[in-house]
Amino acid sequence: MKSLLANIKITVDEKVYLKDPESSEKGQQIIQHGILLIDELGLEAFTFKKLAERIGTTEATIYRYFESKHTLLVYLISWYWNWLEYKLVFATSNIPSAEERLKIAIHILSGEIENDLDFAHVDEVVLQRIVVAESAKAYLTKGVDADNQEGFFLSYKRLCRRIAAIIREINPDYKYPDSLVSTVAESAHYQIFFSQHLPSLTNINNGKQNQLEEFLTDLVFKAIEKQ
Amino acid sequence: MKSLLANIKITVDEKVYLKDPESSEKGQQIIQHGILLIDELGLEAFTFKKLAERIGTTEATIYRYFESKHTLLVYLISWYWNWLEYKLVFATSNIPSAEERLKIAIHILSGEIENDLDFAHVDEVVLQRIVVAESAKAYLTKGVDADNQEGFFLSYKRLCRRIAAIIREINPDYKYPDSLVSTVAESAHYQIFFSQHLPSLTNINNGKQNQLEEFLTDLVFKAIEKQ
DNA sequence: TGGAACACTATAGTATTACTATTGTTAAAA
DNA sequence: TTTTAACAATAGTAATACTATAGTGTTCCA
Repeated sequence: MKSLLANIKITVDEKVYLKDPESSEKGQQIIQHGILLIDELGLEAFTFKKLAERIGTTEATIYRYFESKHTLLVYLISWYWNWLEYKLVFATSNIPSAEERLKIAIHILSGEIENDLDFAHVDEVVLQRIVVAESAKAYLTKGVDADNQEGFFLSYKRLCRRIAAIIREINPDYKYPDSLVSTVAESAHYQIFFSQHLPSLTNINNGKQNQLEEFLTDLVFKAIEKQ
Repeated sequence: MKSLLANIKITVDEKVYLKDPESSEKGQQIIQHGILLIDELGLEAFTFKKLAERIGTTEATIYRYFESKHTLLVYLISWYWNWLEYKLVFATSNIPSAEERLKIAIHILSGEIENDLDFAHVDEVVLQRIVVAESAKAYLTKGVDADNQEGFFLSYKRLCRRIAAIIREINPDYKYPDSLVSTVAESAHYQIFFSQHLPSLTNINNGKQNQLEEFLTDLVFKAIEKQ
């Protein structure tokens, strides 16, 4: 995506961090190398200590930005969803056909992504790998309800609501628009994961995002078709 | 489900454990209370030490059955999938209509479950909660490929393959039977989870498994319908 | 009947993790 | 100029995920 707006910034809800990582260079390093290191090591083996070493600082500094590695994860995932929403709004503005807008939404959810030059310290391709492999862990915890009350999942919910609204526009009688959207969003992740690691669970070939898009588009449009 | 076969036993592949927990009372206690404790604490807070305390033994004993808490998780999930497969095979035998068999499969995946009296030390209702909340963590790790080579996910793959075969029977031209089945299986889990914790992401009401079944059945049959 | 073999208990120890706390330095804001 | 803030440096804690080893009691079978 070409740089469309020079001064746009993806923001994440205040509650997710202790100090805004966008507000300083150290903070931006935490985000940038946090993404790379989680991708390298996986969330389990990733620690603030290792991240601190890599960016030449100490754990204490990182803890002033994020309460825990869990909230760092939540931050990164929220950033990702906000970024997708920004791409969606941009790509669907001035498009009158709801069907067309839904197709674009599914295209974006299927995850064909180039690095976005607008956000220099975020490697979106790597971030997407993290979202695919780790995002479920952000909510599959005993703390979900508390986290949800804090608003940790608002970005995801907002994006889903927006896409569900398009479905309601196309067919107001379809009974499960929200379930369908969350199914597509999650399915996109693990179909990518399965294609890479457990290929017998999918018919999508590794790297062929267009097959995934076709599978999901077909699924959605058949589901919501008026009888 | 009434006890149909007195001596049936759900077995899990040897590679998953060091010593078969079915082979001794301690082993069965590990399974029984392992399930209850993971459900209570969540996988993150669950430790072998806590489990050992609860069943009046020590960590060392548990380590003789399972290499790590990760393999215990894999064991429990494999057991669950094997149990579902057993229920599926039973419920679909002698039913000639592939459509009917597929409906039964979706019903079973949707997770309406009563405790199965055949397996006394396993509380299937609680085990299902674990599968819903924790099963993704069994494969979303840096060790997936190694685990997969060890055969840790064979139970899941076998069940999916079996259901995909029914789809192929109904419509051999449908291009994504495996993806559709894994999507339905995974979707069933987090739609239940969302209905309990993030209800705005779903239209299924907490506890209403029949809505989930309707959503998934509708989705699948429309997807595979011949044009 | 004796003696391995085995299942389990008891205890100890290790490296690492996920933090918290404290003190000191530097550089910019009031 | 004083204050404040951001960060560095160091230390410390309770818990985790193991590993190791020695000892006890029961069973098997020669």
